[in-house]
Amino acid sequence: MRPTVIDIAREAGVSLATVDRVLNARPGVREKTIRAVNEAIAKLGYVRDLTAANLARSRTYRVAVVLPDTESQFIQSLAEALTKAGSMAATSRTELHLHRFPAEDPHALAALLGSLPDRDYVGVALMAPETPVLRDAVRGLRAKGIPTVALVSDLPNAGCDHFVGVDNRAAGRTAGVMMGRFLGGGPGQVMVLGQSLLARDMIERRRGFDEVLQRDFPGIEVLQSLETHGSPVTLHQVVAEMLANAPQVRGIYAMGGGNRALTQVLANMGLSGKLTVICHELTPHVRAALIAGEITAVITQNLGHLARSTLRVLRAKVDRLPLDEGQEQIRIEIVLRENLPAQPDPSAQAHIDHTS
Amino acid sequence: MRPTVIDIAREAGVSLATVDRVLNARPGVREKTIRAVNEAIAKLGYVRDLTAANLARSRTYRVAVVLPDTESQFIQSLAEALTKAGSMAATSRTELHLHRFPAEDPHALAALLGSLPDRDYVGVALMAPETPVLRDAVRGLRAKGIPTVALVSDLPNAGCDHFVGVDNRAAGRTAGVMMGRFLGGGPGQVMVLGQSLLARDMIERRRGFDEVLQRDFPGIEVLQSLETHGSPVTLHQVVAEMLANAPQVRGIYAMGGGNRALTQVLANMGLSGKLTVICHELTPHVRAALIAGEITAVITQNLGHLARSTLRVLRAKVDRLPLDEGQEQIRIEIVLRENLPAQPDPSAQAHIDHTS
DNA sequence: CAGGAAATGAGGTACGTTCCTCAATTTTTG
DNA sequence: CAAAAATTGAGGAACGTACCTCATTTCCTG
Repeated sequence: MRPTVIDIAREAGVSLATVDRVLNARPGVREKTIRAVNEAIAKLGYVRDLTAANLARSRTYRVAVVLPDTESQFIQSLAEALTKAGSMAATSRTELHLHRFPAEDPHALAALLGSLPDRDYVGVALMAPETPVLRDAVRGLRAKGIPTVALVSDLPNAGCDHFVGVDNRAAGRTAGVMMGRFLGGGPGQVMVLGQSLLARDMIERRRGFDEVLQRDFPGIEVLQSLETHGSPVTLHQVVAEMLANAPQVRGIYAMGGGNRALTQVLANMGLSGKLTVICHELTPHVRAALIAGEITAVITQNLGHLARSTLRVLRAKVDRLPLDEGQEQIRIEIVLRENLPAQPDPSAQAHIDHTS
Repeated sequence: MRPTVIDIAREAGVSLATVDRVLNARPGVREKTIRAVNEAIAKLGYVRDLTAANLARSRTYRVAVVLPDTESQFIQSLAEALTKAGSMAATSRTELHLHRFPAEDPHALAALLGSLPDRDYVGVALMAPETPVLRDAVRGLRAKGIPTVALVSDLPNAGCDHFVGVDNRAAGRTAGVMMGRFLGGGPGQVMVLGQSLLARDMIERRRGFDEVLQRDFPGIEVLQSLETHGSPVTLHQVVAEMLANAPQVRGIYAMGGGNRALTQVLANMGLSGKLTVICHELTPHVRAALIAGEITAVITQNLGHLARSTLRVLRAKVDRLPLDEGQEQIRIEIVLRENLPAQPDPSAQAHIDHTS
């Protein structure tokens, strides 16, 4: 049996009320007494039963997740993963609310963030490009004691409590080795595509990618990045043009977005499956393209894990508990057709048995 | 506010006691009343507060994990991951106890399993090769209402409640594509090494590996598997011999175990980093070898995740709750130096000795 | 329709906390 | 040293559930 507050009170020679005062940092206890109680806690190895505590408090972890209103498949998959994690977490007194902001409007975002404290949120997760206004807004949240974590895209200078996501430079390096090795070290050229929404992430990926290819695969020439600005039309144009002019292209690295348009151009040009195509994020379309052999490899992060980690981290921060770093580390996953995780059947109804 | 039993009682027009009888499947309630209560539950969307229920029951999930007493780094890492997961789960009323059995003695294993019900375990996780005695023992556990899950190595005919681990055939296929692509499709020969402890897993991996190479990489010749019987000496011998006789060998697929001995032979022969070496399981030694460039790629499963999943699944089975399939799916991870996850726990770093 | 059985209700205690009030004690201060 | 202030104790209600007992009501059976 784990020790309870009663055991501590007895061990420390104080009353239950005093133990409670110490445990919950309530005022009006002498230094000496506090020490005595803490010693008893240490000696007995007491750990507060969080579930009982939360029951007594009738606490709920009301968490806001703030995403850009971009319509990309990635954002949509992410939103779905979060919603699902939120509903599963309802049993652990967690409430997740999704908020969207206009992607190009940092001030609207700041206003949204500013309004959150008044809505009783106890934690905020945020995916957004870093701007000065945003930094201030995050500082504001944290000043009010609301833990704030960056999601997917890091905010290194905003002073967040945590970053839930991957190191994009390492992700780029990973794409780099995969490309280099899959091309047998060369010779050949590689096209790099990217849009600019989350600019810093793209830059990081590109840096990692180049780093590895330059160092380890000198036989491969990496062409200049092509900006697609999220437009399928632009993508069609630039890719078709470049492929026509550079017959040496053996690989394409799609750093972010536009995967649907890309597979389509390739299909149009009769190149499906003939090039080594590496992209990011295992969206439904990418999954299908991987199975069809139109995409060779995907560098991705597990969105379900990402979503659950977000909630766990925020709860831990709210409770000022330490994280399990190993568990919260988001991995850079390499997915080929052969290790593609089975799509868990969405029609599998969660039958909940009340009768046990 | 989530509805409580009180709300259900009111809605169904019955007393609290009756609601309780229905919820906990106690006898002495008319069919009609049961239906009324269940309708109220459905209507209000009631979900029992498991934390409050467990508090009231003072339930603890007492779980036994049964592993072979093999001294391999993999088993040891697994045991550590489980122990850690167990201690972290103490806050969720979960107690994990590790039991080892003599690897070659199925009867000792069966005896051990037979003794578990009397020790108040509510769930069992088991890693063992499948034998008829084992199947009976598992049936015995399940007949006593103790959920039993297979760990790492599946027991397809034992009727377990769940399998926590990866599809080894798919893992072999993954190793296969990686090897095939990394060798640029050939020409060349590939050596395959394996010991036989968990024979079926090795066979599955080998099948998957061959499948892919035969189908997609006809230019690569896969040599016959070399059995090392877990002996470093044997491994040294056979590998040295084969490498001497087959100068075309460009890749080595180590299906399981002996990674330490392997990297050492390669170092002795001056071949470190010159071959494409793919192995399984990211043990401390493999991690170091990956960083040093002695191993090219690792096909692995996240042991921390595996351990946590085991506990979650067993708890869910005990409570007859549905699983979150997506969360419990163990992924086949491909790890290169570039996407190697940072070692989060420095105190868990094992001493790596190349000279032994 | 009486008698017995079955079903239901009423109410309590417990789980390990939080949070509150009020009284009793100790310490500090003027 | 007395009064004021600070500290500590004692106790209770609540959170949502489980599980128990005993009384009451309803149902079935002969």
